[in-house]
Amino acid sequence: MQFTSPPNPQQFNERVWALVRQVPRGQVATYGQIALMLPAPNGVELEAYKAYGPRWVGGAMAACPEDVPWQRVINSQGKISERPGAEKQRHLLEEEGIEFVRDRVDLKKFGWHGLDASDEPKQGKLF
DNA sequence: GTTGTGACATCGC
DNA sequence: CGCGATGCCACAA
Repeated sequence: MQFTSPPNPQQFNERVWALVRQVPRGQVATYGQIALMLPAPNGVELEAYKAYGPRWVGGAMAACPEDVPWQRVINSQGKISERPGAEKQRHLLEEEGIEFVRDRVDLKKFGWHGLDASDEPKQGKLF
């Protein structure tokens, strides 16, 4: 990535990618969510990480491999950035079962809670 | 050394 | 609820 990077950008990126790979089909995660889920790198202040974490995630997405469904990573507003091909990715998400309302996704329904919450969504305990 | 910007977040209207 | 404006940290010009 061109702008700011953590002490170990590659390692951080791999972590982000690993998390993104864990995102189940039909669910989406936000940059901030992923940033909060990941621990702050050594030597990085928590405040700084909170402020810049999401952008680091974005930077990781910029260089994410093909096997990483970066499309499932969107901003906290539940929308996709204006990066080239966003429309195409939106279509892919729609095929995954994610509903788009006015270019916006219902994070309440499709928001990914993370692995620590529950690997698989249990019936009745969706939230 | 100052200014601008970034695959974001949050507050305000 | 949706959209606009501001702030966050670090780095390039």
